[in-house]
Amino acid sequence: MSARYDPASAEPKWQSAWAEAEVFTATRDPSKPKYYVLEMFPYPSGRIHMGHVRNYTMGDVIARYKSASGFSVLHPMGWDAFGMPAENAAMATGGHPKDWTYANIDEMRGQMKPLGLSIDWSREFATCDPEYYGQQQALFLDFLEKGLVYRKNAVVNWDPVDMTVLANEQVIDGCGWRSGAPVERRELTQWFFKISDHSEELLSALDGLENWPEKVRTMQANWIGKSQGLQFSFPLTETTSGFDGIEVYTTRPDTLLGASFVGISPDHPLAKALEVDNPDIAAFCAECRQMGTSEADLEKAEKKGLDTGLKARHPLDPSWELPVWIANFILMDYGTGAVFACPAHDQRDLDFARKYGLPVIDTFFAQDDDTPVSNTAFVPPKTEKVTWVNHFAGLDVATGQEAIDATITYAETQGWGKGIENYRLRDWGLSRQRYWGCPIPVVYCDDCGVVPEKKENLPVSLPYDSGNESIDFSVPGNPLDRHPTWSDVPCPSCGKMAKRETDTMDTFVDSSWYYARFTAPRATTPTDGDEAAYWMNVDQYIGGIEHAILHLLYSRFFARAMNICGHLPDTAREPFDALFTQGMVTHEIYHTRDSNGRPVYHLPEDVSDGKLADGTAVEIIPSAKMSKSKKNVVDPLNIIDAFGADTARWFILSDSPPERDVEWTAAGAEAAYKHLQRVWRLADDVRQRSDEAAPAGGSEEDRALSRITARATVDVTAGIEGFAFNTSVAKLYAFTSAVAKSKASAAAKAEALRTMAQLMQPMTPHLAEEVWSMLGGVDLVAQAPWPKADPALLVEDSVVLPIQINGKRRSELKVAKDLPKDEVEAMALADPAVIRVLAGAIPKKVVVVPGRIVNVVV
RNA sequence: GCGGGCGUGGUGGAAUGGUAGACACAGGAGACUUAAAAUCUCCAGGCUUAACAGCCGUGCCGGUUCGAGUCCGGCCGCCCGUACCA
Repeated sequence: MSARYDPASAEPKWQSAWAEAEVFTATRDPSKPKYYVLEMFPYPSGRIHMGHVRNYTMGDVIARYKSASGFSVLHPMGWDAFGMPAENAAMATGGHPKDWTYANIDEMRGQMKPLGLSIDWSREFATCDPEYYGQQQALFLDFLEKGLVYRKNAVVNWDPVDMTVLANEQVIDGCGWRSGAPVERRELTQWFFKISDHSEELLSALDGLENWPEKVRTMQANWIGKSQGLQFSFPLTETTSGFDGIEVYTTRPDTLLGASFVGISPDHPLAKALEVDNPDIAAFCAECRQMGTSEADLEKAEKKGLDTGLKARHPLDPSWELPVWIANFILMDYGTGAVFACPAHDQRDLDFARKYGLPVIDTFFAQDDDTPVSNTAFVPPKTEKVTWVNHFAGLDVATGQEAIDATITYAETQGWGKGIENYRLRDWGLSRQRYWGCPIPVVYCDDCGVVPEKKENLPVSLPYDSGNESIDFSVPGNPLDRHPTWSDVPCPSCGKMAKRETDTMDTFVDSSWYYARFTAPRATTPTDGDEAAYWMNVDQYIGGIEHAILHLLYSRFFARAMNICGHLPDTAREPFDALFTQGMVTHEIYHTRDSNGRPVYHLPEDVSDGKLADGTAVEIIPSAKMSKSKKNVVDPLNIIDAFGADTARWFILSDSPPERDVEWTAAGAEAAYKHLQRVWRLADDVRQRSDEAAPAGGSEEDRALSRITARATVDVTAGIEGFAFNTSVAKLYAFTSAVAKSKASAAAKAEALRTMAQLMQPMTPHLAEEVWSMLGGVDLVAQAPWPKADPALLVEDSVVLPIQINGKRRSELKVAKDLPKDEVEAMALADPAVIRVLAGAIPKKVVVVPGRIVNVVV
């Protein structure tokens, strides 16, 4: 019986060896360059899933590779531990969010450690640790002092039955998820970070983020949404509720002569004033407010409007009166909350105008077409010239941009409008009416007003943390509001009894600075100057594309704000030097049907050959993101139990490029396991032959294997450097086959396999240690330097050139690598296949790209 | 709705603008074995052909180029985000 590699015994053995040698403890070493690799930390849901395995394996490949390449590596792990699910679990099961969260963390840490990740666990923290959120409160107070935080009114989703604020996620088809009641929009006074003050900086600094994916930079730039436009007022024909005009902002002032009506948001102050006395307007606004706050819902909802009866004068012609409408698609958050509508040149305005019978006025036509607009708006191109019907600034034929610029200049000269820069980015509302979050450290005093808590009183602990009596999760709403004593505190300023803020912070705040905290996780200030200066920035950040905008933008803002307050050096205003966004892990979905024809889902482990254990055939839906509800999940622990962590790691890195989705298949996992066994068998075989004498000076076979090893080293390294781990894996497959086929001596094969162990170490660290130790490697392969290929072994002296005729491959030519172009051309034209295909035709030209291709053009 | 991305054999995918399908999975044939498992070898995009070879082929339509999976424009489909899910 042949021996086999046994991951179940080998993996814990090597994990202990790493722990004993403290290989992964990050230490400040001034003699080495540093490298900080960070994966987006997990929410402690209770179980790790394959997405986590993928994320942390990728980070681990980088961390181990950089460590072998001579860097002092920081690779920490923590927990994004505040948030709604803990409160929901408490409501559902009667436990406490804190107990639930920490139990989950223990569970997940226990599931992660068997993966053999090169993490410095001594730096671990959870954002719900009072030591962490207390420092976050200190940051908040510093931000407050620097004017980076303020209070204002903002709308939330309100469940009128449960009497509670709902997250967008908790609004299903416009109704509360528990009560089923239609939600309403309600205004509350809330805390905001002044991120909009930094719009320009957050935008322009994107240019410097060269190692971020282009798509993420584009998305952030569009989100910030800088625009150039005209702000001006439509005077009302008569002053109404104190309003004598309606201020609008437009990016297309060139279409002003196509104005057909003035539209205001249902949340516009004028609309609110009008609804007091007008039941129709009140009813319409109420209907508009019977809806969640999510932008996607608002924009996708049917467009509705109501004529207020008010009239506004066109700024270019006081005798031209436009109706004033309230329309549900106008957002109060953007611009001034009011627009002028130009149906001829904006599709949404056109649909609205057709629905309500409002006029459609063309102000220009495409140059080669003067057809009036019917049901498709002619959207003005900014760069192409168009023919104007009648442009007030005297334009006849001009591009949209020229017309916009001329219009703004004209308006400014005439004194009725002003060209301004506008940003779509809104300030970041951080108040949450929930228990399981970081308390906002302010007190409301009847005499002193809003008073910041004193830093020496931090952390402002949640009741459960501070030993206060328990709180009540049996009913919806914020338990901190209902707590009998927690909010009763002396005013930090005058000492009189006052009320503590009961809102907690958005969990995005927690994740906006954890990367900085990892550099000094036990410091008694948010960061430590020396540690931050050494370890920041994060050299490589890795996470899902779903965080492309909010988390990453908030983190960028926070790094700036922390810099302003002296918590981060100037060099760390952009916290992430390089970003990589990974794809999801997917799996086929299996289901049968119940008596009503509705799908009943089944776990992959319960399905084999398309059948359940009882023989029932399942329907198969193509691969989709793993989700508990569809049961298309594979528990990483089951894979580790069956095959070991290296198999899970190897498979998850194989096949799919890291930025794309990877489909988990049982067959693929088995194949990965087989390959690792094969590598081990090769090493075992060589070990048994280790006393064979090596030929003096090496045989030709030995030299060939050296060249193969050098080529593999270069290719695998390139794959890791280029975040193309799947190609590194493919090269390692080929390398393995080459070693297996090679007739080289045992000594030469041992040499090749030791290099293979080094190359595999970032991906399959346990097997790599096993092979390394079997073949006489010194110490741990985790501590061995990255292999270097001898350039002399990489030189190829001849090359195969494909010969194309008119771009179609017809033959090929093996030539010396540096053969002159004209000789290559002559050989190509003398090629029998070329002569046959040409059939006497005279080539017009011959393109020779040295070392690549020959193309004969006829 | 808006912003961004992706689309290549039966499947996952490879390919500095230069031989499309490397490397794998599933499949087929064979070796070894009493047998199975394990392992090893070979075949394999589609169509035509006895073979040589030829034609077609990277979601669809068009363009740039000696040459396009790759670049540009327009569509279709799917995915991510859309500010209180994390």
